[in-house]
Amino acid sequence: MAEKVTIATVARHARVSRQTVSNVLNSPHIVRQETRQRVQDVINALGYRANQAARQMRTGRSRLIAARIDPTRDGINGSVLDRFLHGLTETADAAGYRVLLYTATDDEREIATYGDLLGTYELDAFVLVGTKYGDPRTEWLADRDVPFVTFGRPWDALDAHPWVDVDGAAGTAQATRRLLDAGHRRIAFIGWPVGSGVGDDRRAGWRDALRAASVDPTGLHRETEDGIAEGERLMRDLLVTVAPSAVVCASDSLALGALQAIRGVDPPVSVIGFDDTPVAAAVGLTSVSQPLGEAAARCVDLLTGVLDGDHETPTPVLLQPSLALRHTA
Amino acid sequence: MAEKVTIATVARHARVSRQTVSNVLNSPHIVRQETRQRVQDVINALGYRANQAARQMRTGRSRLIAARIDPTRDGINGSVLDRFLHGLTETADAAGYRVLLYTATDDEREIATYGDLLGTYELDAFVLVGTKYGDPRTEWLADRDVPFVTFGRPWDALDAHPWVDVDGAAGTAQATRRLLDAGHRRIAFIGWPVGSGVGDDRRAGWRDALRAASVDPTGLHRETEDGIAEGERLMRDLLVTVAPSAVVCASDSLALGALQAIRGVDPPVSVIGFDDTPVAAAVGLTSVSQPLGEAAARCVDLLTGVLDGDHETPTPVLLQPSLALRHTA
DNA sequence: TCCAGAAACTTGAACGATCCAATCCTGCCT
DNA sequence: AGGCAGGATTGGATCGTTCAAGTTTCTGGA
Repeated sequence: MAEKVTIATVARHARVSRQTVSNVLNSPHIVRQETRQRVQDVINALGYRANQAARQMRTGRSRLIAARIDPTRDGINGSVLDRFLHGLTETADAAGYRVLLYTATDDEREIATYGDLLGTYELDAFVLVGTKYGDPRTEWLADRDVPFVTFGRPWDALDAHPWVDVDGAAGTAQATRRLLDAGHRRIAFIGWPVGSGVGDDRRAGWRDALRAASVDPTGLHRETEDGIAEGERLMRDLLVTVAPSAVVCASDSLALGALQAIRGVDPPVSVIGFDDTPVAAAVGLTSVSQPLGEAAARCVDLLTGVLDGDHETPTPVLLQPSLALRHTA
Repeated sequence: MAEKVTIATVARHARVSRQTVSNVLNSPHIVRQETRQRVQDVINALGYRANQAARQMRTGRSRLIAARIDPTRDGINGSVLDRFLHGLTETADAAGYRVLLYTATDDEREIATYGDLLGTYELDAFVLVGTKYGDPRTEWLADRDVPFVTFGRPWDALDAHPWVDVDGAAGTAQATRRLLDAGHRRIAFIGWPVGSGVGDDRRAGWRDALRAASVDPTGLHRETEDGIAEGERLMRDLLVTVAPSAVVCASDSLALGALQAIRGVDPPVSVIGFDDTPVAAAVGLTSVSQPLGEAAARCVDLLTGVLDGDHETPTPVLLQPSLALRHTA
C-alpha cells in the first residue's frame, strides 16, 4: 500500500517548500516558470490530489453545491428535473464544483436541511428549482447571505437574487403562431388556475400571440390542476362548447389528456404540449422544449460568478425555448 | 454575527473538555448520564453542528456516497434512475450520509472520476446503477477495496460484491401468468438481443411461465434494440406471422411501440410493459413495476453494513416486482 | 481507613491544507 | 563594491475534530 501523497510529499520530491507547492496550485503566477513546471511534473508523477477536507478547513469553502431532488410527483413532468440535474452536474464539474443532493417534504423541513448542510458540510451554494409567490426559502437564504440561484423567476419581484428561467410566454406564443401559420383560427388553451406565475406566463404568451393576429381569445381557455384526466375533461368541454381546431397546453400532461379526448374527432384537432418530456417524444406530441442543459449551465455560471468573483448581484438570464415538432401539430 | 460554534465552545459552556463533548457525540455510553445530558443541552442551546471537514480530516471518512446521473438516453426508461436517486438520497440521509452526483461519458472517464472523487473528497462509497458483462468499473473498485454496491446483478458471477436487484424473470413470469389466467394462450414476447443479462433474464421469465402452463414458446419471441419504433416493427411482424393474442415486452418503450402496432386490431391484443415508467401510467399501459425506493434503501443498507460494521461481504438482495394493472391487460 | 481497579474525564498531538510574517536571493542602480 | 528593492521561498501557526495516553474521581472490599 503506497503511502498517502500529501503536499509535503510533493514538496520533498520537487525540493521546494509546501508553500511553493500550494502557490503552484492556487496562485501559479507568483511562482517562477521553471519551478512551477518542476512542481507540476512531480504532482503528475505522484498523482497528487489536494485533500478537500484540509483545504476546506482553512478556507471555509467546500466546493459543493446543493440541489434538491423531488419525489417525481407527476411522473411526466418530473423528468425535467432529471435532465436539469444532469446538466448541473456536468457544468459544475467543469467549474470545479460537485453537486450534493437533498430532499425535503415541505418548506420548513427544507429550511432545516439548509441549516444542516451549511453547518456540517459548509456548502457553498444552493440551486433551487421552481419558486412560488412569497417563497420562504429564498428569504431564509438571502437573510443569511448564502449564495443561491433559482431556476425559475422570483414572481414576487420583491428581492432580486440571481435567477435563470425559460421564457414560457415566448414558448406558448411560438406554438400559437405556428398554429396560426398553419391556418388555424380557433386556437384554445388549457392551463393552470390563475395565480401560479408559470401558468399565468404561459397563458399570456398564447393570448398575446392570438391578439397580435387579431384573433379574440375570449372564452377559448380553460383552467385546471395539472394531470392527464383533467386535460381530457377540459378538452371534451372545449370540443362541445367552442369546437377549437387546435389547442395549446401548459404541460405535456394536459396535452396528453387532450390527445385522448380528440381521438377519432374529424377533422383532427392539433395539439401542442409544454416541456418536451419523454412522453411527448413517445407519442409524437409536438411540444415546447426548454433548453435545460443550457439553463443548468447558466445557473452554474451565475453561482461561480458570485462565489469566485465579484460581489455584485449578477444579471438574471432568460432563455428562449424552441418547438419540438412532431405529428400532432 | 455570532461567533462560530465549535466543540470547544460547547466544552466551555458545559464545563467539560473537548474530548468529553466528542465522546457524547461518538461514544455516548462512556460518558456519565448526568454529564451527557448537560453537554447535550448545551449542544441544543447553541445549535452546535460537528464540522464535517474537520471530522473527515481525522477519521478519513467523508460520509459521502457517489451516484452517477445519466444523460437520460432513452428518455422513457431514464425516469427509473430519477426515482432510484430520490430513494437513495432519502435513505442515505436517514443513515447520516449524503449523495454526491457525478457523470461520465464512458467507462474510462468514469474510472478517472472515481480516482478524483476518492482522492480529493475521500468518498466513502459508490452506487453503480446497471452493470454489464465484464464491467471494468466494478473490477477497478474491487481492486482498490473501495466499498460499492451495484443496483443490478453481476452477470459474470466472477467476483462477488454486494448488490441489489429486482427479479426481472419473476416480473415477466407474473405478467405472463396474468395473461394465461385471462385465457390467453398465444402470448408473444418482445425483448432485447441475446447477451444482455437483464434482457435474457426477462425473456426467461416469460418462457418458463409458458412452459409451466404447457404452452410451447417456440417462435413466439422477437429481439431488437430498445426503442418505440423497433417495438412497433416487431409487433407488426408478430401479428402477421404468429398472430398472438397478447404480448409481454422487456421495456415500456417496446410496449409503447407494440401498442401503436395493434391500434385498430380486433379483437384487441393485450400488452404488458416493463418498468412502470410515467409513460405507462400516462397511456394506461399495464407494466411490471420495480420497487425502486425499496431497492435504493437496500443499497444504502448494504453500504452502511460494510462501512459501519462487519467486514464480511453482505448478502445480496433480490427484490420482487409487482404488476401495475391498467387497461392494456 | 486504605487501596486496587474501574470508570470518568482531561491533555497534547495529529490529520493536510492555507495564511502570515520573516528570510533569502537576484539583479540593478549608484 | 555596496546597498537596496522586489519577488521567491521558508517555517510556524492555524482551522475543528478525533486519537492516544495520562490523570483524576469513584466504588467496594479488606
